[in-house]
Amino acid sequence: MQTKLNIFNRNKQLILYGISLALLLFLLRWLELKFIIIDNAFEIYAGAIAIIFTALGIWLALKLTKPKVQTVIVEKEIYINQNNDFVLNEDELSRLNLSKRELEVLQLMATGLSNDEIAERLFVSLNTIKTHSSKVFEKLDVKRRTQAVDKAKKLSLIR
Amino acid sequence: MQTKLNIFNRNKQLILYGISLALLLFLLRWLELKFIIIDNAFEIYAGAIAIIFTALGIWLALKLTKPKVQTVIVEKEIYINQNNDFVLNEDELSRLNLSKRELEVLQLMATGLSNDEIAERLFVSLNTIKTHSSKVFEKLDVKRRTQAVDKAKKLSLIR
DNA sequence: AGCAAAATCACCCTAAAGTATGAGCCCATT
DNA sequence: AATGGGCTCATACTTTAGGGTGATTTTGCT
Repeated sequence: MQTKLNIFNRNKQLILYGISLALLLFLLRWLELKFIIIDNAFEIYAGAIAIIFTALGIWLALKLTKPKVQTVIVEKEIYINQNNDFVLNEDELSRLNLSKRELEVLQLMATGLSNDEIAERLFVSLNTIKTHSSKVFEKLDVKRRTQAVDKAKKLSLIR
Repeated sequence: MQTKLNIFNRNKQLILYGISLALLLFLLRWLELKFIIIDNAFEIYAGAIAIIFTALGIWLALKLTKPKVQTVIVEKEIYINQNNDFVLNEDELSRLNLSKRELEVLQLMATGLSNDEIAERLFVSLNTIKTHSSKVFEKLDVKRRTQAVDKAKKLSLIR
């Protein structure tokens, strides 16, 4: 039904371009007939045509080029019933590139331990835990431990 | 140091375009001189030039313009464990004597919000939230917000 | 109306958390 | 032998959390 119209619309620029080309040629011919145009001014003609149609080409290209597609990934939360059976989301884990130690710290964080307590528990210094937790926050793209815990639980990184 | 080279590189296409235009004109002139080209074949010239330079224009535009970007949003599914069958432990709640507001603060805490953010969310001052959270910690018998969240979840005070 | 609990807020102070940066050590891979 | 990642630790600094205290205002209840 609308096929013809579509074809016209799609090739609108192309058709207009053809028409303009024809018109321009007629115009030139008419000018040639009406006024005295010196023969050796041919280069001027050619140059003018070249410039005009270069511009046309540029315009055409800009109009007709399809934009490149840039994919933006948006996280969509899907809720699942999963009560007792905790399964570690290994895909997510490897995607986030969390190290063993970082995950360990995250787990202890989730139980409500302070950095000091975690440090004691793991027999390392407080500064070490701070470094780990900072990296965890970075990787999880969060700002606080509470956020980290919340997100990690939602992602099934910890139970 | 590399400024000159840069200028050349940047305008490479432009320069090449100019050169090609000049060459083409020379070529046409040469053809005109060498062979018998009928006068009224002017339109053919013009057409040829038009086509060639349209192509050149298109090519130029494609080369020089930054690619248009079109953002396409792709949803990525993230699986979240959630107990649909969450039942608030009212016994525990009344036993602990948590007020409405305190529970509210606790819930927001669990989502990883800072006191400041909670204050904004509830349209009250930071100090108020501090007071509330302190009372929550007291009543839950914990020392930190992370502990409070953990305990509250275990007690089914929050989901 | 009067009372108690709840909610609000302030100020001051300390503790803990978090950021930034740099560095050393160990281990596996190239 | 070199490279890189993971783990460790330090120092210095900023921000946020939390404790203590007191005060005012709302609100629900008798």
